Amino acid sequence: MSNQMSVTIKDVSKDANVSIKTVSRVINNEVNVSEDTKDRVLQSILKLGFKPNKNAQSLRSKRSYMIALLYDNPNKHYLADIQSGILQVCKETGYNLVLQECNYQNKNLGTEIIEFIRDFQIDGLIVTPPLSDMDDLLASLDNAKVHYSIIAPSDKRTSSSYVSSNDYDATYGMTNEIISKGHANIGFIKGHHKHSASSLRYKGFSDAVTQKNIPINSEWVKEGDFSFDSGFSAGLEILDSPICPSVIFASNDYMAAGVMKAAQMKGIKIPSELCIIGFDDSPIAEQLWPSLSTIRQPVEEMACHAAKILLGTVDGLSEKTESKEFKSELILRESLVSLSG
Amino acid sequence: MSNQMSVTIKDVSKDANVSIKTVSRVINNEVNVSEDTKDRVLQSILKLGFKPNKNAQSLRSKRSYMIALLYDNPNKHYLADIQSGILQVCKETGYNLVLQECNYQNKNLGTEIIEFIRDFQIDGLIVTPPLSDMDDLLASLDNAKVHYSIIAPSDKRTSSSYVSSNDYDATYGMTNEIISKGHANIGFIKGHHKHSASSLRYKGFSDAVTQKNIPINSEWVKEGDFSFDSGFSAGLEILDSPICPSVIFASNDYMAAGVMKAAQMKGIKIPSELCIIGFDDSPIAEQLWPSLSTIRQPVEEMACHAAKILLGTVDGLSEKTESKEFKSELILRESLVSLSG
DNA sequence: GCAATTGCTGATATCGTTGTCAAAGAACAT
DNA sequence: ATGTTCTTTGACAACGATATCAGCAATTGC
Repeated sequence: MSNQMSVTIKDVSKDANVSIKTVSRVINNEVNVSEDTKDRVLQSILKLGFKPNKNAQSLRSKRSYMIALLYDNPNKHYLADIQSGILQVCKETGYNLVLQECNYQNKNLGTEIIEFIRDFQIDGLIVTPPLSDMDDLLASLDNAKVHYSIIAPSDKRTSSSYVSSNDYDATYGMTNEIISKGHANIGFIKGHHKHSASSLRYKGFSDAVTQKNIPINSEWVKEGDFSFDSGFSAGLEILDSPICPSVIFASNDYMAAGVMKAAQMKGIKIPSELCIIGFDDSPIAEQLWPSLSTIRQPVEEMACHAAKILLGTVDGLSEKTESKEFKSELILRESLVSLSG
Repeated sequence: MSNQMSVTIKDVSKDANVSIKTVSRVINNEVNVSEDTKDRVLQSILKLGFKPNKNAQSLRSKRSYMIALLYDNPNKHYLADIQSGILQVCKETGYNLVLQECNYQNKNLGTEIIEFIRDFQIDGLIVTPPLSDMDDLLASLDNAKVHYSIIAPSDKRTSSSYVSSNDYDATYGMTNEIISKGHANIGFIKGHHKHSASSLRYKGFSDAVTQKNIPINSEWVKEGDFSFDSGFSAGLEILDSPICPSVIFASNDYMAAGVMKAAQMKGIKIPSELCIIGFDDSPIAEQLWPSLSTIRQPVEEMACHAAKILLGTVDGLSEKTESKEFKSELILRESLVSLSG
């Protein structure tokens, strides 16, 4: 039953016949309020449709009830998944999410972010790759005593609040799967070197083949930047080699899609002549023909968890959520088959 | 030179030897401040690194310097483009963007949004499809005197602040392009009926063929919901017809990709046996093989413009930006060729 | 029985801005 | 010289919450 003019704490205090401070106590779940008065106040709040004014709260308590998401040019599906994961938690907790697009090459990034936080009294940050790999940025944040939680940190030991995925295990497992299908000529396309995930993914691959005594042909190993185009050109280069691999494993699905297009343009049949593996389980993996074998990380769930960790440290109340490593899942589809002949 | 503790308007007033009100006048660019004192105040502001506290400003002036983006389950690339368009303008103007995920089937949507606005003192909204097609929602917003600007409204006459695209002209033009390549058997996959763009796109198509006296075969016209899966099943159905069309025109790229996969699974050669057309110029259009002919709307630019319109009405100062219709562009790629034979 | 502690409550200051209104002085008209 | 208007300025209240601290009972300890 809210009216034209907004209801303030004063109106509630009058209605419940208590002081405004007591109403404030009830709102903030403080101790030392008798059950009796608490009930009375809650009734009045309900009756008048009172909602505390966020700006007044923020001004006085120095908290904005807003958290920010820091990102730099990510895969758009990834970004969208991250966002919805965070928004779920925000909805539950009454926080709000603001977006902050960054440029990792910006020399003043740390300073600008801290300014932004001060400016809007942002309560905490969620940092995504590749920003999560920038040690100096994280150091600035620590220094300014900013609360943050990291998605996919480069070094788990140094950071207390993070969610990560097992990139190494994932490519290691997928590589074994490939080998078990009889393949020994395997190409690999690395991701952007600024992402710590890139080296982890490559290491999982190279360790797996090395352990099976399969040599790595350096002509079949290229570095991309996670974009379709980079996968496409890397694919063309590899397929121009005198001998072609029977599998190309790309560090994400977009690059894998690039390889697929390169192969199709060259008239190479997939999967009979060339198998292709991706990473991320982006929608495109299922939409290509043949569909991509890939690795799925629970991105939305990870973001959800990251938000919970953050709000646990920001909002003293909630029970603390711990840092966590999430497990990936191998998704086997049409683009990977046993080696024939 | 900002310090640990934040600098307030009071510090500035002391430093410049004026009253706090005068500092406030300078901050807000009010008239009737002598050049002399204005300079002095600006100097002090610079010297002390003063930044007005947004929460205090919001509390007193009832403005939050935040705008919200309303959306419901859109294409993720579309959403990402919209966001970056808006963020550009936000960065320039010092506003911030908060996200509000909605569900168009929610009966209380209007009430909840208005509550959200009151709660956070949101200064304005940007409304995207299919929410922009909900007349009752827009009516509630009008009623509550909320500032908003619409992207792709269903009815341009009723809404004063909008950006739109020429969906009708776009499919009309593309259909003529198809016909000019000798095709007369054309299938069409409509979009979700809740989006006003769906009927506009279909009308552009049907008017174009009708004007050339080409009959529409109803077996070749299906309704999808803009998803890959819906395109895939619609494609399968159409391609199961006794006679197949030589072109299928889908109302977006995801559905077109679905058709392509359906055709490829059936061993139908693209584009020699079947041409496929999409809409939106999503990244996938270029990544498929053969690449999709499609229609590009300047989404990011449109969002940018929508934000400018909104902030023009919210922030009395800026020169007013007018509603505008943006033109689409036909993108011709490998998936459309002249009819052979 | 009296002091000390604990539980509950409210008066009032406070956060950092903008809004109201009045005053002082300059400029102009009579 | 006097009244009127305009420009520029500042003192102080107000926005709507939380923080501080003090007061009053009720309970506890000895």
